[in-house]
Amino acid sequence: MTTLAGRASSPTLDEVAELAGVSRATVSRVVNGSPKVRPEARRAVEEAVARLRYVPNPAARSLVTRRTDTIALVLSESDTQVFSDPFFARVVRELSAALADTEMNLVLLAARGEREQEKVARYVRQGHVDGVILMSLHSQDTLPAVLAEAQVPLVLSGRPLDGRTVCYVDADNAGGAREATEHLLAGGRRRIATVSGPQDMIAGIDRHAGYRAALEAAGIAPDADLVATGDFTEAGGARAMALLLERAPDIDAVFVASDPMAVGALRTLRESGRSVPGDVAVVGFDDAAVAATSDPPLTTVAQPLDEMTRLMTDLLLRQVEGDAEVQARVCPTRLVVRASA
Amino acid sequence: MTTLAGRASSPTLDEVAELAGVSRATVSRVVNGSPKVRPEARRAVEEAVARLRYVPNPAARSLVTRRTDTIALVLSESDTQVFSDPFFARVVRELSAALADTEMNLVLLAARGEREQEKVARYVRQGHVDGVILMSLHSQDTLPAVLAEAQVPLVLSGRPLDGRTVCYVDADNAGGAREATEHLLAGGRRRIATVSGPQDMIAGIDRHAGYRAALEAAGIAPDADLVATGDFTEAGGARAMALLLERAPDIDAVFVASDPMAVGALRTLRESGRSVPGDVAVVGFDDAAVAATSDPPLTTVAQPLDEMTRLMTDLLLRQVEGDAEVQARVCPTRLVVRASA
DNA sequence: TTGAAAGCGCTAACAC
DNA sequence: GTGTTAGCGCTTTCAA
Repeated sequence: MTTLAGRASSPTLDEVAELAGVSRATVSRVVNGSPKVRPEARRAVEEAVARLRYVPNPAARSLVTRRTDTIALVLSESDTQVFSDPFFARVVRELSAALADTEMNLVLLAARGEREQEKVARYVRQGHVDGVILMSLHSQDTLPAVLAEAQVPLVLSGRPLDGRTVCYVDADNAGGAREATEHLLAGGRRRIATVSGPQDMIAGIDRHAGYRAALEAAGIAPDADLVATGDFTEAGGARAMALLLERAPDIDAVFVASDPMAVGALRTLRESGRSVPGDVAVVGFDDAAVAATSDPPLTTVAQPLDEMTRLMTDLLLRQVEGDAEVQARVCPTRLVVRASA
Repeated sequence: MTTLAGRASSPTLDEVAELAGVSRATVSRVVNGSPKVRPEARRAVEEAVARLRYVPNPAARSLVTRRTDTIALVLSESDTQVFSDPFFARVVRELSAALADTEMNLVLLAARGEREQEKVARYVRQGHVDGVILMSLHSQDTLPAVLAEAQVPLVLSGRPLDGRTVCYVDADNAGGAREATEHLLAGGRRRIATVSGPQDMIAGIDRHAGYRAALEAAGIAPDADLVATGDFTEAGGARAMALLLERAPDIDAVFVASDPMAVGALRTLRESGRSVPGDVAVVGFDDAAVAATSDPPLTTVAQPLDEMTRLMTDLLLRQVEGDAEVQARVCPTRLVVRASA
C-alpha cells in the first residue's frame, strides 16, 4: 500500500525488520556487525536484507553517529595544471590503498582558484567529511588556515610554509637533496648544477636548501649560473636543463629536484648530444618514468610515499577518533637512497 | 547546561531561532532563501546565524530532502596510470567550472581495480551523491552496468562500448578522425600512417575507424605496416612513431589519435631527423602541449570539451530533478576543425 | 508571514 | 539477546 510502484524508494530498516520478523534494533545490530545477535536472527535479517536489497541511508546514520566515514583529499592550487602531475596520481593511489580495507571512503576535492576553494571550505565545514588530507601547493594558499581554524581533523601533505602548528607529514626533502648532492661531491665533482623546483613550494625550497648546504659544507661557493628553476614539470625541467648547458658548459654533474623535471632534463641532455662527466642525481617520489631512464647514469633519492600516505591516514583517523593529542605533532620522514650509479 | 564546553558541537537551527527570537521554521526559510519572510525577521536571523557561525547540517537536511547536492565524477580504470592523463585534468577543470555557480558540489571518486570499484559502487548506491558522471575507460569495466542498474542518475563520458541505452555524451570521434585524414588526403598524400589508440577504448576504436573510413573512401587499401598502436600516452605515441618510421620509411603523412601521443610522436619525428612530406594531423582535446608544437606542420581536430562537460552536467542535473525522459537520450557532439597547416 | 508539529531513517540507551 | 523508546537536525505541511 505504502510502496510507490515504479519509484526507486529504497527500503528502510523497518521494512527489513518486518520481513525478518525482528525489531529495528536487531536489524541495525546485524547491519553494523554487532556480535550480540542470535545466529538464527542474524540469518533471517541477512536474508531479508538481500531480498529487499536494503542499503542503509548514510544521512540518517550520520545524523546520529556524527560521522560520515568519508575523508577528503583536497588538492588546492591557484591555477597551474598540477592535477596531471604523476606525483598526485601516486598519492591518490597510495591513499586509496591505505584505506582499501577500512570502512573509510575517499573523495577527492579539486580547489583551484578562490571560488572553488571557498566552495570546498564550505563543503568541509558543513561536515560532509570526517577529516581532510590537504595538499596545498603554493605559499599564498589560504585553505590550510581556513580548514585549521574550522577545527576539522586535518593532515597536511608537506610541511606548512608558515610554521603553523598543524599536523603534517613530509619527507626530509632537505636531507635527501643534501644526500644526493653529497653523492655527486663524493664522485669528485665540483661544478654541480641544479634544476631546482619552484621557490614558493616547500618541496622546492627544501630541496634547494639541501643542495646548497651540501655545497657549502664542501667549501664550494654558490654560483648563480649553476642554478635553473623549473616548475616541477617535464617541460620545465627540459627548459631549465637547456638553460644550464648554455650558461655553464663546464658542468660536472646535475642535481634535479623532481622526477618529472628529471625526465625532461635527461631528454634535453640526450638531445643536446652533450654529456656531463658525473651523474645526474634526482630527489623525488621515484617515478617509474625516471627509473626507466638509464642513458645518463642516475642516482635517485626517493620519498617513501607508501609509508607517508599510511602515516597521513593514521594521523588523520586518530584525530577523527578524538585523539586530540596528535593535533600538533609533526611527523617528518626520512628519504631513502635507492640506487647509485 | 546542554553545551559540552570545549567540544566543537556546532549550533543548531533551534539555537539560531532562539537567539533571533523566531521559530525554527523561519530560520529554515531564511537559510534556504524563501521569499516569504519579513525583512526584519530575516535580518534578525541573519545576524544570529553570523554570531553563532551556524552551518546547516547536511545529513539532517538530506534526510528529509532526499538530496545531497553533490555529484560524483567517477574515474574507473583497471590498472593503468590514467589519472595523470592531461585529458582528465581538463575534464575536471571544465566540470568544476560548469558547476561553479551552482549549489552543486563535485567530488572525484577513483576506482581502480575491482575492490575499489565495489567500494565506489556501494558509496554511490548508498545515496551519498545525487548523480554520477562516469568515465569508464576500458571495455571490461563493469561499473557502468552496476551503476545503471542501481537506478542512479548517470551520464557516461564517452559512448558505451556495449550499446547499452544509457545517457552519454561523446564527441564525434569517428567523424573527426575521418576529417583529419581527409585533410591529409586532400594534400595529395597516399601513404598515411596512423598512431592509433587502444582498441579496447571507445575513443581509440572510433578514431581508428574514422581513419580507415577516409582511406577506404579514397580507394586506398589498408596497410598494416602503416598502423601502430599506442596507449594514449606520450611515451606510447613516441614508441609507436618509432615503429612506423622503421617499418614504413615511405610515410607520407601521419594521423595521430590523441594529444599526448602526438607530443610523443612529434618528438620522435624530430629526434629521428626524419620528416614526412605531409602534415601530422591530430584528433584530441586540444591540449596546449600540442598546440605549442609547431615544428612539423600540424592539423588538429578538437573536441569541444567545455560544451561536452556542460552538456553532461545539464543532462545529469535534469535526471536529478526527476526528468526521466532524458534517461535514454544519446547526445553526440561534433568535432571542430581548429587549424590547418 | 509565522509557528507548531510531524516525521525523514537511523543508532543507542535502557529495560526486559 | 532482543525490543522499546527517545532523539539526531532539519524541512514541510497545516493552521493560525
